[in-house]
Amino acid sequence: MGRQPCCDKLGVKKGPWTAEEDKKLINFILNNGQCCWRAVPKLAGLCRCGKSCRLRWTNYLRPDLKRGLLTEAEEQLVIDLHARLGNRWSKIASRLPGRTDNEIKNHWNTHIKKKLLKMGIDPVTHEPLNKEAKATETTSHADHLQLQEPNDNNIRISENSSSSPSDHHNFSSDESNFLSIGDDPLTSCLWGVETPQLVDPSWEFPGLWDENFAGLLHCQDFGIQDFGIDCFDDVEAVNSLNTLGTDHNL
DNA sequence: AATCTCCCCAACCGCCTATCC
DNA sequence: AGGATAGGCGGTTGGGGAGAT
Repeated sequence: MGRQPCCDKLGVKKGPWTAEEDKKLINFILNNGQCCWRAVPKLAGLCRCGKSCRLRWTNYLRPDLKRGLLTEAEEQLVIDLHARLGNRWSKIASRLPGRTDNEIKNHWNTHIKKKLLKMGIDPVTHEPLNKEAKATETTSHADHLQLQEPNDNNIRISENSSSSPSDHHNFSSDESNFLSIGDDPLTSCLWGVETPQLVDPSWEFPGLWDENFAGLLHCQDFGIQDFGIDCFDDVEAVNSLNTLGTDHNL
């Protein structure tokens, strides 16, 4: 049988999005909100797969996105979170307002990995490279981690945790348990003692969307007039924005 | 100026999970 | 309970730009 493809492969456009397509997608979501991505292309008049629309929206068009390179503080937070969560980019991204998992993943692979290697730190285990080499002679990294006392200030690893720190699928879903700074030697080194407050309070919804939508118009390569909609003074449009905003406020 | 190489990042692919019926 | 479907996630790729030769 096999699974039905997420979209009709015939006639589905791939590759970079054009400004025109962006316009259509933004226009549609502003008017209808995010629902049923599978139906979005048809309803929005796009020859795209629903998945592609979702990705384009979440990774590029969302008005609450920050643009540009990660700041030093954001980068260090990513390193810390990666040490605790592994390659769970979406979880990491959820801790960095305005950043997407894709963006963080890309930044990790292109910048942070190299940076850590340069510092002599294994980007996978977050252990010093020479120490890591020694450690593999005697015991696995998992064993090493499991030797740590379960402590409320430490990362929580279950007894049957997987062998790689990048594969910590046994974390409690309650992530409030893991985010603590200072006990991990690497992050202590990177962060110092204090944990910077990165979460911009202004990012909190609601009310954010309408403010940031103006930002979208500046950030993107097109202006409000390009959307062909003058809905931003429109009460209904503002309501739709707020609806969207609450969708993001998980 | 032309060509080559490397790097970055947007986008795709395939798998997994959640939800619905 | 289990199959079908949609959404979400992480790994990977390829086009394009920047810098080197």
